[in-house]
Amino acid sequence: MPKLGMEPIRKAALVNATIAEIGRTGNLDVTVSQIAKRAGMSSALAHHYFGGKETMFLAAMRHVLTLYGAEVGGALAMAVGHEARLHAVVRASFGPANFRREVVGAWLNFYVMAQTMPEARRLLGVYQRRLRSNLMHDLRPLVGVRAARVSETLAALIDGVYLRQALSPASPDGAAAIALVLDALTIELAPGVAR
Amino acid sequence: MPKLGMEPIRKAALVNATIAEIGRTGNLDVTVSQIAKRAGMSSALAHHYFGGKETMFLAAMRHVLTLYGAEVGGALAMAVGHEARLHAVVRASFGPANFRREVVGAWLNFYVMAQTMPEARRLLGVYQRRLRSNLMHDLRPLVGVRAARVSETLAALIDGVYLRQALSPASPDGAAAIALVLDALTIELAPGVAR
DNA sequence: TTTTTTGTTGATTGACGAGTCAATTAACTT
DNA sequence: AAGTTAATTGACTCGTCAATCAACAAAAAA
Repeated sequence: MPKLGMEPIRKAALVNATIAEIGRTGNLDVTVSQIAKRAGMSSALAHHYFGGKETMFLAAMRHVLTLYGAEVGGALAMAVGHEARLHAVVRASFGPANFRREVVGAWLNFYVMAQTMPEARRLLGVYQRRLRSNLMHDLRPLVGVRAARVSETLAALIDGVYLRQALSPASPDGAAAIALVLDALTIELAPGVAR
Repeated sequence: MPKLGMEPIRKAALVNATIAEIGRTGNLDVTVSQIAKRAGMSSALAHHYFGGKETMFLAAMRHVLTLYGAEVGGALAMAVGHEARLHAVVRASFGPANFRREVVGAWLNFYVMAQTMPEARRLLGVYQRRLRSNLMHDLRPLVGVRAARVSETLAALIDGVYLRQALSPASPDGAAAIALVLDALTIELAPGVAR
């Protein structure tokens, strides 16, 4: 039965199963057996490949963060102009790949992980700094010194929309989220506001 | 030894200990024994008074929500004028009573609880509706039809600032948070923006 | 062919934690 | 004084789960 070169396949399956299970239960009380079962293998094999539960959680987190980064990067690559690039970041943040029930649920729990696991905190820190950097880069030419303030506001707004989605019984509505955030952005960019 | 009328005292002590322990560990992996120990009693007594761990969590949540509601209510009572009332809500949200490390940590975990426990979801729903109602009441006279959109934005912004605080290693800076949100509010209220 | 490496799992271990219970102490009542 | 009720806990049960292990299967290497 043993086919060779299973490792990457099994690891990927486990990572996906981890995200799915966290999203399904909504918390971190997910057993290795549940994850392994969903990934179609025994719990012992999960331990064999990842060494422990914590490592699995971190791998899942890294995966979500990577997907998010790729989505943003792709959108940025074909956006021209500062405002268009800002829109691209927002749209990628609520794109169908990221703004899904299970991913939103997982994201919420990443924040909980970060309270305890230094590596999780580090990963979220990287995400936050990159988001801030992306926003600042295109805000500075548009609003000057207000860039820092505005990017902080936008980042909090994006996180807040995610958080509220985690509580909502309705399935994520990316379009509405994008409209909300872009609206706020537009107002921040309105000419009279430069102060 | 048994003094009479202990029940309310012990319950209050347990509620505070629950919040403190959740805030300390940053997650819900808190044992009844830990809570009971911090509250200065045996775990059996905690079970005696609350019946179970879940009930204790819900009581802690209700307490935090009640404190928050009282803070907002008090601030609203002595604010005159629509804009002043909006400011009052924001200031109360980040007042020193609510915007504390342990409370922020607890708050984050209430969102996690809401994923699983219907009563927790209900409680958070009440909080969200009351906040929305408070904001709408004073936004409508100021921005008309945009009130719904603006109140949704403000609510998400407030929640987002809380969420980001949970990750920050620095201790909560209420003044900075208030400044950020009030700034966003001011811009939303700026005359030219009515559209 | 034999050996080694990789994949795989059922069974087991060891720890921990929620909830229960029986028993004890002290205060109130009559 | 006797009886009832509230407060309190140590010890115990029962379940769960992460992690480990021993053993087996198949492919690759020698």
